[in-house]
Amino acid sequence: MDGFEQDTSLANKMQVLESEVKRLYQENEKLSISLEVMKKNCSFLQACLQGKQTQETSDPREDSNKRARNEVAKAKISRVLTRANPGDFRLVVKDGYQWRKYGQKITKDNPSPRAYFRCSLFPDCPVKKKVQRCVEDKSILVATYEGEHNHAVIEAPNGLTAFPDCTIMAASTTNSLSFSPMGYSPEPNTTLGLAFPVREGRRRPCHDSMDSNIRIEEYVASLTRDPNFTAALAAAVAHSIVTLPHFTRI
DNA sequence: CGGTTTTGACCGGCGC
DNA sequence: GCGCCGGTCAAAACCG
Repeated sequence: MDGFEQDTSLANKMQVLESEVKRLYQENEKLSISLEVMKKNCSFLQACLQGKQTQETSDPREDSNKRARNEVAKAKISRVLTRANPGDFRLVVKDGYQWRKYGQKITKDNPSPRAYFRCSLFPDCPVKKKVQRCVEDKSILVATYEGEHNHAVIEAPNGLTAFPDCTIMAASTTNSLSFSPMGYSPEPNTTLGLAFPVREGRRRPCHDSMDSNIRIEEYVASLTRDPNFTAALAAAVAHSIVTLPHFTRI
């Protein structure tokens, strides 16, 4: 091998290394963003499960309006955070129930519109749902549930209860919050290495085939009821991001 | 054709 | 009383 060949070989290697460094840098940048989002979500979840989290949309006017209007309804308010796909602009939070949208508003504190839903399974069902994108992270949908369904959760065709398919539900008690660590990944149905069903299009029933995903969600839902879960989750998330290069992408 | 979504209008509570 | 704001209504449009 003469000097020229060595030079070109080195140059090629340098090019490969350069592109690899560039790729790693970009990857690191994405992961840093993911880490920040996950950190925020973890601390949020931790605070919620410790009972320290109060209503985050702390517009005093809104709160006082709600108080004045419906004390009873406020006693049964729960919130769900769901990560939506970046290209999906619909305000749809799949939770196993069928909802009919009856209004949409732009609110003062958030440029994203807020959608209002009622349960469409039973006309007399008092439960209402508000869905709005998070101010800080528009990929996160914040669903606020008011009241409780006066009917059973719909049943999946395979006999399993249709648990919410995109969220990890905490107990739906007063001001409780739920959390969905839906990391967006290039594979549309892959989240944190688990396959969650993603349904597209309008008016498709929320209780179609859920198979093994329901068991996964049951398991994860049981974890969220564990008081020690949040600390373990935070540690696991940090560990996964550091050790698994394709853990989650933004 | 029936159920759902869209969207402008309307209502009621609150602060000034 | 007035204006602001969130929530709801309802007619038209849309869709399977």
